This record gives sequence, structure tokens and C-alpha cells, in this order.
Amino acid sequence: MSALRIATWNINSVRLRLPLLADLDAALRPDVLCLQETKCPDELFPHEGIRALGFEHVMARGMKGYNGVAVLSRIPFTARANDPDWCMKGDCRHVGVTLALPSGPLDLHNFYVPAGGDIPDREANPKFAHKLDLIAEATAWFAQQAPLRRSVLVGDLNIAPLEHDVWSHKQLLDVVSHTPIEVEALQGWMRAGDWHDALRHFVPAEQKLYTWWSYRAKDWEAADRGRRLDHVWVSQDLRGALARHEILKPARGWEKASDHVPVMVEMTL
DNA sequence: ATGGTTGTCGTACAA
Repeated sequence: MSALRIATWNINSVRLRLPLLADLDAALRPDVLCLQETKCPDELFPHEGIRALGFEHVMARGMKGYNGVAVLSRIPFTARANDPDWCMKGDCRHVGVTLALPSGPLDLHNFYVPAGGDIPDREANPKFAHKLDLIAEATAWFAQQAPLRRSVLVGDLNIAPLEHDVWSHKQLLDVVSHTPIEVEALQGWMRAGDWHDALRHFVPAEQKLYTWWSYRAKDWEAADRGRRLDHVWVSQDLRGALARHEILKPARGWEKASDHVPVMVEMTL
């Protein structure tokens, strides 16, 4: 039995915030770190700086300017084969790997779900339609994979499903990220894979829990108008392995901070 | 009060 720490962070440019990875590493010491919004084509990915932090195993799936995901790991892994290209867009929103743990293989999915634009209407807003379509595809695909074993799904899912995943349930009901149609979609995805919400495993549903604070607030900390957009899900067989979690809120106050903070879950496997 | 900030790219667009 040993501890496995998996962290996830929407880094909002891996090149700009490469120095912050050292601070994250010092704070959380993750064995595996999943990044979203790397905004970096693969040929420009900062492999040297990341290797210097001790992440010897890296898989990046990036493109110019937008999106992009990566898995940084101290544990060897193989790329999962034959995972879908969601919505056939080639837009670098998912990477799947299989970690080679001493206790056996563990599947890890790193997702960056589309933010979905401003208008919560699939007819009026193609970005919202894309968000719902990607989730519908993922729902159908994970339903086919069931029953999932030794599986973890992390990422910026861009939906805050519970009432206390946002600063004001009432005021955000019409705001993309917390609309009933999105919440339904996310919950359907969770049910399809029989996923267990690892963050709410540790934090009661009645308690406010955020992982993102807008750049647009004058004082993000004083306003505290946050949302829980970043998630860690585990298959039911890993429920008993959940040992600890940390949401690195101080990271929101770092110099040149991302608007998302790193989230970590530790399991005993 | 329908604002506000950030990153990439290149002076627009996505978040």
C-alpha cells in the first residue's frame, strides 16, 4: 500500500506559468499532474523545465493558442489507445493514460470541457452546443466502458453542479457553468460511468467549495465569487482508497496566477 | 452598474 497523489490544474498557458509549477510541486508534491489550457503546440512544450521538476514521464496534446492538455508524471505510464477524438474536432481537450503502479494499472483521463460561451442556448450559441455535444459523447462512451475499474477522471469540466459549488445558486442559474441543462448533462456523465465525486467525498455538499475565481473581480478574495469548475472523479472500487484532498487556494494569490487553482486527491493503493 | 481581466496572436477571440 502506498500513497498516490493526483493533481489537476487549469494552468492557462504552460509556458507563461512554468515557474509556478515549482511552487505547486512544493505545496502538493503530486505523483501525477494533469494540466489543462496549456495553450502550447507540442513542438514548443517546455519539456526541459518540467523534467527538471522530476516529472520524467510527459504526454502533451496541444495546439496553437487555445485548449491543450498534458499529463506530467513521476510514475511511468502508457498512452491509452483508441480513445475518441471528441466531436471529431481534434481540439486537444482530452488525454488518457494508464499508470503503471506497483499495485497494478490505473486508467487516468484528463479532460478540458469547453467553457461554452456566454449564451446558454445551443441554437443561438455554437460553443454551448459543442459543450453539450462533447459531454453527450463522453457520457455514451463511458457507459460503454462500464463497469469502470481502477479509473480516475480529472479536469476542468467547466460546470459547477451543486448549489454550493457556486457563490450564489440563484444568481447563477442562467449563467453558463451552472445552468440546469449543464448540471443535468454532467450528472448524466457521472451516472454513465458510475463515477464518485472525490472532492465532495471529503467536503459536505452544504459547504461552499470553489476552484476558480474570475480575473474580472477587483478583489477576488474579498468578493469570493467562486465556482467549482475543476473535478476529480474515481471509479467506485477506489472509493475506499480516498485518503486526503487539497484545494490550493493560495495559488489564486500567486504572482501571475491562473484563474483556476490546483486540486489534489491522495489515494492509498 | 450588463461592467470587469487575462493570454495568445497579432490588434480578434476565447475564457
